[in-house]
Amino acid sequence: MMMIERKEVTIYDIAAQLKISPATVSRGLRDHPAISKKTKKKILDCSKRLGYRYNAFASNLRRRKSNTIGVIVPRLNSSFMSDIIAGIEKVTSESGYNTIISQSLEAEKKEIINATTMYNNMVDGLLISLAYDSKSTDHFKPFIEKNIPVIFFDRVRSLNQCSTIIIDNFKAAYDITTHLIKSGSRRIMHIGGNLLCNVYNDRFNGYKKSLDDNHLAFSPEYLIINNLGSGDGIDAAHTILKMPVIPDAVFVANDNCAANCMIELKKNGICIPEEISFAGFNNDSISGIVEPNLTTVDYQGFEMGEIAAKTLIAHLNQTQDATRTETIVLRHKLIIRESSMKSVPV
Amino acid sequence: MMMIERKEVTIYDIAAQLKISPATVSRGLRDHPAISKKTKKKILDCSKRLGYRYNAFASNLRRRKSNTIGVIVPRLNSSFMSDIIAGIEKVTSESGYNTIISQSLEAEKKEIINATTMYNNMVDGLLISLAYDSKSTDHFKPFIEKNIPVIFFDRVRSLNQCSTIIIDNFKAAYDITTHLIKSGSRRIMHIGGNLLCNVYNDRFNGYKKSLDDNHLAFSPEYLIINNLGSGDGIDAAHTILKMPVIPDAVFVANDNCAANCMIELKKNGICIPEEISFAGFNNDSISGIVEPNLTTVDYQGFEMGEIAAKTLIAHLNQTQDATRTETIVLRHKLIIRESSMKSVPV
DNA sequence: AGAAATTATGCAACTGATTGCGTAATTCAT
DNA sequence: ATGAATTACGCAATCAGTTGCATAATTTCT
Repeated sequence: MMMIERKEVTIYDIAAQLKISPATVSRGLRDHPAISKKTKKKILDCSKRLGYRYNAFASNLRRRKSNTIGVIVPRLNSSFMSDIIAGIEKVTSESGYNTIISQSLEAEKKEIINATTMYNNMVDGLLISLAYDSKSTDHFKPFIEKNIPVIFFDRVRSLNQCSTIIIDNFKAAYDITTHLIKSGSRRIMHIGGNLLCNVYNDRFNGYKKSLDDNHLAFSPEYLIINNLGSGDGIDAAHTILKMPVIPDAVFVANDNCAANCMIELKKNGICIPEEISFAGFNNDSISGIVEPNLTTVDYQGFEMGEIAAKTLIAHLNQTQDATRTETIVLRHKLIIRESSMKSVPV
Repeated sequence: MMMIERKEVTIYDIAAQLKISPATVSRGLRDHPAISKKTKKKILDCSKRLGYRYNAFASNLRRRKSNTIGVIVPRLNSSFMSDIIAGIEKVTSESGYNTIISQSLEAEKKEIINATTMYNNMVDGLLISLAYDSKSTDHFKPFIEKNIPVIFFDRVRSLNQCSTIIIDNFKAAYDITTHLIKSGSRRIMHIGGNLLCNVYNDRFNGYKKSLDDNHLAFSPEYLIINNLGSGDGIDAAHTILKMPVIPDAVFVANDNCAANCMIELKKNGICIPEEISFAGFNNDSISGIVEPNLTTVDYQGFEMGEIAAKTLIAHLNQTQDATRTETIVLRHKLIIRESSMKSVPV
């Protein structure tokens, strides 16, 4: 059975029906002030009657804008990232923008492809959190040349004319390490992510600085750099168990890895926090479930997403000078829970 | 400092440079077989030299296709949904499609707006998981009329000509309930979601049928319907604590709610699983962390996303007859962990 | 009523790639 | 070398809104 493809209804059809010009229809549909109420109503009624649908391509083509903002994240399926995305989507959709989302899967190569696609699809702006191994920022040059705002969030790199939304990872890590020390730990280990990545680098440095300031030596044996996945947490646990002198505290750069590591250590008879205190990062829901509950850093992904999107839209609306580089540092909060509460004699 | 907006480089510019026609350039850029290798190379070189960028709008307008698929989900920030999205994105990006993602925030109203936007943006196909309170499916009519494939996944409703990707929620719930009974529980409670939603309705019915088949009466006091959030789990715990006769097992329709409920009960002195067995749904990472580890149903979100996207793309490529309604039921797996292992005398 | 001011609408030239069909150029066979 | 068969390329219409500027229609003022 052959389907007869009805031709698309256009503003020309409406114009013909009403014996007015397409220009008027175009303006009427967009509620342009130069069109009288009566005409607008007629246009609207007619468009409904004919089953008109607005063709965004034609409009985009003519206006040379897509009304779309692009988002590139390392991975979509992490509780933190999906919070951020949810925040972004909320703001962009409220502002009438479409959102194209893609993931780099932590690979610079795919990030470059994604960025190019976004560029070709003429996103009005780009929000990006960098891939793990992303070293270059050349793929953002075309955007900058064309004056398309690019905003980095969380995993950032400083790039001229690009705003960044971050938290103070250094301070958060410093504070949490200091807290571990204050609660009686001396041999503090750190499990972190790739140091090329600002967030992990900053967390590592905050940790180190706190050791320093508290006259504790940093020893490389107490540093593990991995991908911070669930399996990595378990692996780390076994590494710890094999150490000649096990640490008395571990600061992990994310909650999921921390929780998995803790559980594995518990299975092997280690008491948390008595033998080893634990601290994570992100305040994932898992941190309130694992026993003992995990000390962590609260760090609102949803809010970060909202702010990144709002900043971008402000640039697009010229509310903000796009050429001014801006760094927005969001607040974070240390959440102390049982995993780091050694019952030390005061 | 005024920025001089360079005019966009088009195929006409390339054509002029090379003294050939734009048609040839267009074909050359897309590697059309009718263009000779030499010409293609010249075109490619020239396009690079001039800094040409492909204009997707013009192409989309002309071809009347967007090369984009739309995705609407209830919420982006759930570990299960973000797995699905990740699976979708993987497949679509490998097939050269763009992906527009939006969330209905569990509200039919927003879902309708999202669908309309997708429609106006001429998505080539739509993947949707319905909002909690979505009752009507009228907003998908335009797609179907225009022959745009719509595929439902997870939260589905049967609609003529639309394929659905689901798991057998009824059977999974039946099996998990039966398992609870077999391990010695008799007063089995269910905490579920809105029964308008197929997944929660099916899970509830599976639970009920198992009670029936095992000659246990279903009692409405042992049914709580809520939004299955973390807070709802805690609330449910308190409801349970106030019951004259507390249940000896609880089957919760998702892991996060289950874990939070368990923890709250434990805080109030209830022993899991001795006093109350627990079972969840989804096999979230939280289920392997909570103590005791949670019995649950494994249900691969990533795979569901992949299959939904693959099915859609098959429809788009005419590999599959789009008018044939198809229901794909993915496998699931019962994962039995300590939370339901009462040490019953055999 | 007639001029001035305001408001409403139309003209036509864009935006940039695509494609059916026709013709020119080249290759091949004899 | 010459007609046949390929192969390579161009013409021009098309997709559907948008917008600066000009003009027509009304309204307002004197």
